[in-house]
Amino acid sequence: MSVISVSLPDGSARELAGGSSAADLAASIGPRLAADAVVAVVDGAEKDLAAPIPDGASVEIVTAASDRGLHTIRHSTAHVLAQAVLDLCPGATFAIGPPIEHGFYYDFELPDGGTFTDADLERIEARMREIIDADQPFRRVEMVAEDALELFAQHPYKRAIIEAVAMGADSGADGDLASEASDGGTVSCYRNDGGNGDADGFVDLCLGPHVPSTGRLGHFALQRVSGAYWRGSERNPMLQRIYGTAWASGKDLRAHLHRLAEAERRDHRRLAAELDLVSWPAELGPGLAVWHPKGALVRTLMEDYSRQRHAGGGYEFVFSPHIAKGVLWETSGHLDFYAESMYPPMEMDGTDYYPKPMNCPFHVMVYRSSQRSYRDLPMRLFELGAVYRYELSGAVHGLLRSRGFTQDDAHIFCAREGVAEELASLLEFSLSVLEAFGFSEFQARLSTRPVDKYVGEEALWDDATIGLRAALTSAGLDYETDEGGGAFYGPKIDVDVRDAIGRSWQLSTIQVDFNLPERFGLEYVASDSSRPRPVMIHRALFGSVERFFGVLVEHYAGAFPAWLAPVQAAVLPVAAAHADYAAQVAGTLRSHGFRVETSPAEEPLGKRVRNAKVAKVPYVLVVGGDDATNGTVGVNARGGGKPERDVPLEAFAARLAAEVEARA
RNA sequence: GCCCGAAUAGCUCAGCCGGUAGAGCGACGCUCUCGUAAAGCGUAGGUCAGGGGUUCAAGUCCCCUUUCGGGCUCCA
Repeated sequence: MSVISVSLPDGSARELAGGSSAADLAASIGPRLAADAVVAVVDGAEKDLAAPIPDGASVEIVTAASDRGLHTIRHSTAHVLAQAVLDLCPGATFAIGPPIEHGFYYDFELPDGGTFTDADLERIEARMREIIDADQPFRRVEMVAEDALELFAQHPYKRAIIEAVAMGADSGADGDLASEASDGGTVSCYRNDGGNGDADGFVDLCLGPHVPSTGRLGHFALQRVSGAYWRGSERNPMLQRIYGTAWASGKDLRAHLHRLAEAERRDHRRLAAELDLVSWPAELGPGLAVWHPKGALVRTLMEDYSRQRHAGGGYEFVFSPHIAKGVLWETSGHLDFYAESMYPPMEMDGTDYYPKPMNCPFHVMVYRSSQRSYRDLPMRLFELGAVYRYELSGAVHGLLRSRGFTQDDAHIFCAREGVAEELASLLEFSLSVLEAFGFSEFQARLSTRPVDKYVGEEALWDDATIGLRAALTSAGLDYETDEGGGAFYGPKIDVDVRDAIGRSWQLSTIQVDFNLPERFGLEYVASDSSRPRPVMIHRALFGSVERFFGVLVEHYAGAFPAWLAPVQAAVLPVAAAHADYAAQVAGTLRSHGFRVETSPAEEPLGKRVRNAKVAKVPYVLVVGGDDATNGTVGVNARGGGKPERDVPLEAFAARLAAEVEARA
């Protein structure tokens, strides 16, 4: 019998009988690994465990707990979902079902435009569990395209995929589908059935790989059903998509479901109502909010801090109106490429006026209002500028995506030679502002020149892109590069922050622009009296004040740090007799500049403590007879710990002042 | 915009196979005057999102509108 030799990731080699599979290899290493294995990577390509290993291959056994293993588990669970739906819904057909972050989905089309209900999800999930309990093996079958077309005769979406695959990778619009096809017009399928060789068992078109059998699955939950267009285009039929989540263990599944519940608990829309911050009256229309006193107070503190930092960062403040004549937006080009997202014009005195979707053209007007010298550069113009964008009605989402919002927007006009240095200091400035709001983990994305449609010389793009890379490196930021992902007018950096429960939010953006200076004919007088064009940098740190506020609410779960809390301390007299002393304490703290509320002793103390806790006030101060005599307070700090008694009032004030100062 | 779902008191929700509206919290009033996360009793609150239809009868069934939620970027 022949023997093959394989090498493992740790560099060691192992000998196996000829024709051995990765499953055999795993078993030879240990029973634990064999049980945990879901798929293998053979010479860099993912393969089924059952596939024979060629002699001399390097093999990595992938377990359920790894990212690749989870990916496979989710992919295989999607197949079981499709199998269950096709079992239960006669006449149903299926499209695609990939693994996604945290889970998977599968798109279906039901006969006569049918749809799924929540009750259907329960039936489907129950059927999936039967299939998993039956431990059906996944078996790979390869066939030529013609046979596959016949096999999927009843499934037009599968046939469309096969045709795309069979036509090859460079056949235009569907090339992306074909890119993963096997060579020579063959396609692969996976068949799983009761293990009794039943020819009617479930078959799906799939590149694979899959887990060895359905018994490896089971830690999943179906989540929701929604509509999704075939191939993502609204010109195509709307399919029924079922989403699920799947994990390597029941423990992981439960942890994920717990995270979802936690995210719901932190939902800024719920907290905005509970904490009386913001509301969305139906009378205003979708995506338009009003700010209540407490929300407005927090927002004002955010804006004040932003202004303070910008003033210290060499920015000059400007203001601009909310509407402008069409000619401005023609010159800027927005009416050509952005009109879909703009509110429609209003006509006055025979002229069209548009609500502004962006602030940049106004800042350009400020720049252009007089002749500029190289000595004026870089010129940094800052504005908290409200803009209006016509977001799709189905896309608006609380404060995170709205139709009217305020950008912390600045435009920096810069000599070409100064761009790199400006970008480096700008990125550092941005991160330092975000850090003040309690974020410490960042992930950046650099988007470079699109291949065909772009403005400006290549050398200009190259310089700016090198500058952006250097800025990322000197800031020590982790980043990925989106090649060709830049806007037509310049390269950019986007910065995501990670919040308290690990979700990431895209906030800051830094965009280099070669287009607007050209369109508006901007120039400056250089030291040699020539008239070069400045480069423009658009940048926003919060992105949108409203959105950033929403993210902060979720990040802190409504429990704002003391410097941002709308009420920093609640003073509660133990009984009515202590009301005068409570008022005196509140007055003293207010004179220190703190935001303080008192509540009269009309309700039991426990009730009033609870109310202050529910409102997430950082400090509850209980004052009674002893305190009135000694000039002290009882301090009950947010976030647990026993209440402290007999704290001198001035000691507490100093402590709160230090906390506010540190923005802790 | 498109698909699915939802809309009942200020808030959270119940209301069965169509028979004429309920609870808890909150608010208000009275009692209680209290040392750290919900005192007791009572009172008021609803054109069941809006409009149309079916029916002897509609919160409930059907249609339209509005608003809200989830999804529509992840490519066998």
